[in-house]
Amino acid sequence: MTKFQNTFDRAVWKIVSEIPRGRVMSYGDVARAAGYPRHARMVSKAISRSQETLPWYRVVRSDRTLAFEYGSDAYQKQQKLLKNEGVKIINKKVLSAESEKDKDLDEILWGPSDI
DNA sequence: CCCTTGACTATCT
DNA sequence: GAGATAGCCAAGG
Repeated sequence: MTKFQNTFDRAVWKIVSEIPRGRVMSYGDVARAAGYPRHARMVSKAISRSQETLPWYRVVRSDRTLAFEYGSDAYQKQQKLLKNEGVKIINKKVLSAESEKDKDLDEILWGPSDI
């Protein structure tokens, strides 16, 4: 382990562990919050080196899609964990509290827009 | 050193 | 809005 990884990992884990239930952050957001702008790709590595107790599944892409290949085991695992805390994924995108309002209206008018 | 590899992103078609 | 493109940056070969 390099010294960079040790300090970087700790900074990243701290931020990720503080993401509240039912909310998500992008890799870039975490990188910035940890004090390492432009290190989004390294955040993914730091997370992969983390312990299972870390809520790694609350970190998604900046476009709110999951980072794993659609339909893969890892993808479905993350989707399930998020669903367990009430985070819905519609049309491959996690719903934010904001878009949730829009969705409710659309759903009343047009029904679920899944798939 | 030089090159490739990512659980990434912003920007342009 | 989906695909392509060009940056990004530490690690490892």
